[in-house]
Amino acid sequence: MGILGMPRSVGEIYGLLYFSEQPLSMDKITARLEISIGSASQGLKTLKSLKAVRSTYIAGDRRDHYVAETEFRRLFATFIKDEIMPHLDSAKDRITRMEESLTEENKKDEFYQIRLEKLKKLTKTGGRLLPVLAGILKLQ
Amino acid sequence: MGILGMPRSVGEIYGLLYFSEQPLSMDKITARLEISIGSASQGLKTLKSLKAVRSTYIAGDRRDHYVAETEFRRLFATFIKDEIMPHLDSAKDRITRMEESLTEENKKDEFYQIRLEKLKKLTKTGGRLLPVLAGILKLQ
DNA sequence: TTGCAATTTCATTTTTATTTGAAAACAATG
DNA sequence: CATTGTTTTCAAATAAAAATGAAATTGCAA
Repeated sequence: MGILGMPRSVGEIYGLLYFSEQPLSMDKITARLEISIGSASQGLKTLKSLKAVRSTYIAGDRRDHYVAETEFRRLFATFIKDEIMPHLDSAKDRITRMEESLTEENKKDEFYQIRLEKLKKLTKTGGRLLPVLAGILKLQ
Repeated sequence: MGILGMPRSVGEIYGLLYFSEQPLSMDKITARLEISIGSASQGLKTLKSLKAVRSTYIAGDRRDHYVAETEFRRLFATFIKDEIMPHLDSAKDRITRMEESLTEENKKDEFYQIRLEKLKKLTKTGGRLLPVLAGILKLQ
């Protein structure tokens, strides 16, 4: 989780669920990890949005019970799609705005053109490479 | 830099150098970005270790002058090698230690074996995939 | 070598991110 | 449909990360 820039508690919740044979209710999670219900709720929200965790229904129990999604590959794929691709898109916007704001002086200077070109190439490569990577990860 | 988990100031220094036609001394950098010399020194240290920046000598000037390395691909490759691969290695160690600490009870239970197996597979895939990725980035 | 400008280091301060806890919202059940 | 157990939200507290500034170190040039 550290690599993905997530708080420690999120990693701990996932780790606990990953190695739990039974689905766990929130109070089991807070008790075992000694964290507040607020943290647990937030952490589970994050994990649900990453599709790293899902909740199951257990008959005769009013509480939600959580289970870890064990296909990491899918998890990383979701992460690339939801967290990295948007960055790339906003980078493209920013590059466009930079080009627009070049003064006449700058435009004459090849240097800025070359540097901007390099940036554009990077976003293009990223836009091609990341979905491929996400695809490789998704397939088994 | 955000994606790489680096502080904003590091990104700002790199950005400034990336779009600077001349090598810049540290006082130029601190003046332009309005940051302390401490921050600039630390940020440059980080960037140098990532091979994102190098210093040049300018005759008759005692100060170091810094230039951005513009091959992002190489930069990402260095990042994968220096920042991500070590994580993978320590993950492998931790998995080994988990296996060793399984009780006899746990060992009988297929569940833990399967989960550990999945983790091992992940580190294996990561260990194969990341160098390939770094390689693709490094070329051109 | 010495003196001094340049740089690094690091304890302290500031800023940002995370966690807490309690109130509000929600939802299942009698 | 009211009660009550559960979950969410969010302001305040706490913890973690980054920036500062000054002292220590470095290394060039006289």
